Amino acid sequence: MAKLDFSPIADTTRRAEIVALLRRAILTGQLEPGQKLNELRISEQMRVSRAPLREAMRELVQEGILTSIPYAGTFVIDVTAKDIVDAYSLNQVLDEFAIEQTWPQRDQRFFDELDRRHEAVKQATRALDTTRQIETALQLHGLIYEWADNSVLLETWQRLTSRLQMYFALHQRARNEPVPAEDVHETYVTLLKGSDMHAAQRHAREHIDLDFEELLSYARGLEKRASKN
Amino acid sequence: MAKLDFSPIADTTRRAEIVALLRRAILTGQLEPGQKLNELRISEQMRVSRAPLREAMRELVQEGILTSIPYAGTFVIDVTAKDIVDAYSLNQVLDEFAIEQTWPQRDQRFFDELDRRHEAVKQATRALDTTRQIETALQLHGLIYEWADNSVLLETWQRLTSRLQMYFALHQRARNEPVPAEDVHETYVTLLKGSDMHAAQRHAREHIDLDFEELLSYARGLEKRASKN
DNA sequence: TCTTGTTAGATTGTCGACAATCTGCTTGTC
DNA sequence: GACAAGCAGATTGTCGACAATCTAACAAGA
Repeated sequence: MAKLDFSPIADTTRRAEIVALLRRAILTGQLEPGQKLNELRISEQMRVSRAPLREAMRELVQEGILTSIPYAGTFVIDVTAKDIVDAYSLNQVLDEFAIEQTWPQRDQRFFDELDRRHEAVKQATRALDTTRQIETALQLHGLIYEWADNSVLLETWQRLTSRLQMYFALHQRARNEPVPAEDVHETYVTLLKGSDMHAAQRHAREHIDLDFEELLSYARGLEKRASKN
Repeated sequence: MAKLDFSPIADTTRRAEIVALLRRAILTGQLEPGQKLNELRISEQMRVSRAPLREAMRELVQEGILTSIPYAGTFVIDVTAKDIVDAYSLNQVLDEFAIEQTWPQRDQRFFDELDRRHEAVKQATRALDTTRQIETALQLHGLIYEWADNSVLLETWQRLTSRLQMYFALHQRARNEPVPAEDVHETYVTLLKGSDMHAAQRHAREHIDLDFEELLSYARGLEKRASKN
């Protein structure tokens, strides 16, 4: 009998689809930080009753990208400069750990997948698709977490990713500039294929810092604007 | 005008109360790993409709202590030896980071709170209240996370804590022995008050390892039993 | 005997309506 | 004009009922 691995079939609940829709809207910045989500309006737009919508929102609240105040409403989280600093400093620590855990497990499949994701980033960059560029870059970065073989670490990373993607999307949207054409991930990929783990860890830390500076200045701008209101 | 800090009033939605009830039941081991949560039965017992119950369950799924399969049901997560290893290794990394972040912020209020929580552990130990002992020990441990002033880190810790508390409760329940009478946290507290940060970090790592060994052997036992079925 | 189709029961997913709560406006009083 | 009380509209929280799906038992056929 031929050995064939079937992947689990897709979740076909409205709830799951709503979660995906809402998450996408938030992470791409279509729903802005602080914005209130009106249950009736959204449920009518999606042609869905409020029950699955509310359950979906509850999930996203736990995921950390929505926040809920009883009898007042559910809102997209606000983004402060401190949030970004917090997320990034934690990300640095987790990166180091993930690389350490992944290091001895690297094999050909890992390298292939690394190249594949790297290629996806380059393609999105060439296509000037900023949203997809952010998405693919985070997926490239997430490989070390998937390979670390630590479910709790992976969950943590995925939660963090949501925020990071949201921050980057906001930033991109705000400055509205063409994306950088040069490939900033080349060194990262090369180091992950190499034999010097500490160098890879060091680079992860520094590389992150790079985009981080820009993000931060954007966030500080946000706060200045907010304080004027 | 006298300066007075009012704490936010309690959430008075059924959903929030259900979350608290269910979480407690799971973390104390009253609901066993793998057990299915029948919505109708629970909603009748709680005298609540299924809507808020389901929303509560969705939250706990995202919190990582329940798992849900569409049209099949929602279950308490299974605990494997690997889960425990994963949680602990991540905990070690986070501990180091939390101590580092907290270190420069330590002040008298920190030391007072540290003593207060330490005292709570000792009291629970004297009272032979194992559940409360686990709870207070984790709260003592969590102080460095609250003081680190990093909201994402704190969230991550709280998610991790849920699992740790569950693991410990299961362990305690299984061996059903009297709790250790001697005070294992004395050194930890002393080091956190001292001036050698690296010593504190080192101890956190080693101290965790201690209880860890016992937990692990328990988990391995669990898996042997499971594989026989 | 093994496989496949059918069916009944139980359980989860979804819906529309009602209750509780909040917000902003209006009104009345000083 | 300032302020408090109260009302109306909108929105969230909760409920009970129905629809969709799964499970397990049973029957029919190879």
